[in-house]
Amino acid sequence: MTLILDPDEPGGWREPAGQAATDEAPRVSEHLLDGLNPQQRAAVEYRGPALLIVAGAGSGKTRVLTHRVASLIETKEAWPSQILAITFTNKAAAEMRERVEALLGEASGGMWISTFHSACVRILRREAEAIGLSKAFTIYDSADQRVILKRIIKDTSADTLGFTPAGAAAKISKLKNELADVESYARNANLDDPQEAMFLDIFRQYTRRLRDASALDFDDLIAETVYLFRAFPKVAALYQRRFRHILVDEYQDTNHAQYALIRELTRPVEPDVVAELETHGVRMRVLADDDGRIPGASLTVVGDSDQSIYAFRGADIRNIVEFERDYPGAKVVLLEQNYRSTQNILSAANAVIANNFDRKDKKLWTADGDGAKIVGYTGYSAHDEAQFIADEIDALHRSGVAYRDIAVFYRTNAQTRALEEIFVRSALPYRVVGGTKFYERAEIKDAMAYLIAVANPLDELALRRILNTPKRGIGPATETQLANFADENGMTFREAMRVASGLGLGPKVTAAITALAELLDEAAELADPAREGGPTKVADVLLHLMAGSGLLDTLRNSRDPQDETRAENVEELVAQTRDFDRENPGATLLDFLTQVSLVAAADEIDDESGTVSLMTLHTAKGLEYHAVFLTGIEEGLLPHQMSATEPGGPAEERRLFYVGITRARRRLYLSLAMSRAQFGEVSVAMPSRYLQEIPDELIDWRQSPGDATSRGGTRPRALNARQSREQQRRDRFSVASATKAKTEWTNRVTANVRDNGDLELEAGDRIRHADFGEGRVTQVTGIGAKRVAHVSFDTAGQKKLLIKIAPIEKLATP
DNA sequence: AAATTCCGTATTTTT
DNA sequence: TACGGAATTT
Repeated sequence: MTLILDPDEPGGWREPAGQAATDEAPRVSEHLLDGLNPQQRAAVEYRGPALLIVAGAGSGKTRVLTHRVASLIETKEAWPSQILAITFTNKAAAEMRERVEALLGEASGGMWISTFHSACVRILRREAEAIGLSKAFTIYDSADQRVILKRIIKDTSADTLGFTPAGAAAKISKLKNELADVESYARNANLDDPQEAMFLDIFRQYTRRLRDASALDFDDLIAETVYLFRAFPKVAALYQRRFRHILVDEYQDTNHAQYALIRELTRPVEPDVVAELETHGVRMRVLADDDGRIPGASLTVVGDSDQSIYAFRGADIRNIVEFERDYPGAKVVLLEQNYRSTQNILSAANAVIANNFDRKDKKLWTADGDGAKIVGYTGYSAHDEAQFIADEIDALHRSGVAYRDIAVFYRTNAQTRALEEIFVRSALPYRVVGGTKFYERAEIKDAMAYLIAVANPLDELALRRILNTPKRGIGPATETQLANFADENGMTFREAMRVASGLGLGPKVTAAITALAELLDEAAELADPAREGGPTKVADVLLHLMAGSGLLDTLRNSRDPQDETRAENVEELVAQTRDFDRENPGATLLDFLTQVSLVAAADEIDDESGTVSLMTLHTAKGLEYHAVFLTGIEEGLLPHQMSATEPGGPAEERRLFYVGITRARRRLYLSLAMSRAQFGEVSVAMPSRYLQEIPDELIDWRQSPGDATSRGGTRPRALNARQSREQQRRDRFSVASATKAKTEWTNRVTANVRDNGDLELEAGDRIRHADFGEGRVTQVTGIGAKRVAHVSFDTAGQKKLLIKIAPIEKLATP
């Protein structure tokens, strides 16, 4: 086996100064401890093999982590290259690097700060050959996974046994997160059960197809790295030697595979391995103790079991609960003081989470005061709820809160629809974070498949995707013939394409296949990292492919009006590759593909943007905003219907609610709707059980669930029972206004967008709005399709309306 | 092989 | 509703 010397250390080993110089822990300088509370200080200063920081929401853990890393470097206990910090998103990683560098006042190159997945890709690309994998392996996302599973299920008629691509994918993912592979599953499976036998077949075929394509799915990235380390102790030793300080954030959301990876990385290097690597020219002994062994790296984990929300993807809360058992002698530091939210918000959070049994009691507190009350609102429909949110955001904005300091959270992505409709009408600048992502659009996947096919010629999935995109007259029959030919002759699909002329296909089809194969070969030459003068820029490779394939032109010249947008999207992709080339000089096509595969939803957030952020509660983890709107707090949505049957489901949903609440710094809004359109039809929604868990006096109900239902009589008993006398009086009093509100607000907002064309409006004009009644235009801003009328309505107050689509008509000119 | 139409089913959360 | 897949036509 050939050992690769760590390329990050071109100068060979550097003596870690200070470490051996004295027995005492070096003093951490005052500027790194300034302004920290005693617990935070302890977490920064502690030195030992293992440290668990139990960090409540908003307790300054990022600060503690960055100061801890900076202190290790400043005291020369560690070189930057000896530090590995695992964060939850790439954005958090970038932020951490920046903050460490700001503290040290110097660049800290060589530090690995990244997500689990990015770190594993980096290791796997470097060591790919050891496990018989191409360096250029493709990373398959869940959509790719689905395509493959769909084919397998179809081929094997597994659907007759009730298998679906989604179901099989979930099961495979679960197994991989437990570090099970086909062999170990086969050993434990009961093959007399046709279900299990069939699943084993699916699992085996799936594994083979990925291997044949030199592709890994998300779960493989972690699992394969663990296998690599276990199978090749000498390879593992290179990383065990290198990383002396490992820090893991959001430890409560690690799954078993990630846990195992950390265990492997913190293992000591045994004397025989030390000795052998030394003979290979790797400097190991400098780090070895008297017995000739390199002690395990020091491990710091940060987490909060109350914020564990990823059990569905294998996160195991035991990793944090049993940390002290796994790492004997571990020091535990508790951070409970909150520096983010008002006491009212924290009291609500504490009250909610206290209902989860089986947890260590922990109470967040702040020295900052109560702050404003939480605002509650019950809408009649999702649109009504959205309108309330839009109005409140507008009010907040007027009072000086920047749009980027405001976020709207929801449980499911489907909830964005109503919010977006209203936000567009209200001319609120917003951005949906995550959700249907840019890279998931068909035309972008097509263009990306060209790049993937160039980077990894073994990837049959990518090849098949572009084989007839754009249309070249290569249908399924031809595709099957090619695949069979490749199979029979022991060649890859790509090689079969190159020799297509020998297949006896029609001249037109043959020419199309050969042309595509040549185009890909040309592009591969351009993108070759070993190319004289360096590889061609990613943008130029993509442009070459687009020009050669005609993909972009086909979209541009299409009669289908939607293709215009698709062409623009592809052009946007080209622009993104240009940005990538500019920001990452010398980076390869593979680097680009990796980066695209591993972007997390939260990575897309632009702190400088002037927009309100919309995202799921899961995406919101780790973020904070001045004002937070938690929407759809209804039974069936939060807790979600699907969670009811899962063991531990309702408790996890409660934690999700808790995470949402604790994102808010100063203002928190809880809203729900009494009816929600589910799949076509409208159904009645009930307030979430979690709402009752918040003490009445913390919430100022603008329209309580009682108000909203008093007419229909479907008022939930549970909420009713807990209402204060004052609340009840208010309810009785507000029947009239609720009735009025109903006529005023009933969901008359139509789903189809109207077009007012070139309706001309100017200040002073009188208009009539379908929902808001009559009003006077006070101002017109914006241009073209984005012209906005500021209207002072006679009864509904101030609104901003997008002139092009608002349901308005012009009355008389004064 | 491509375009069109119709029907059935699906919706939790994500790297 | 909206999307994907199958059947049907061009």
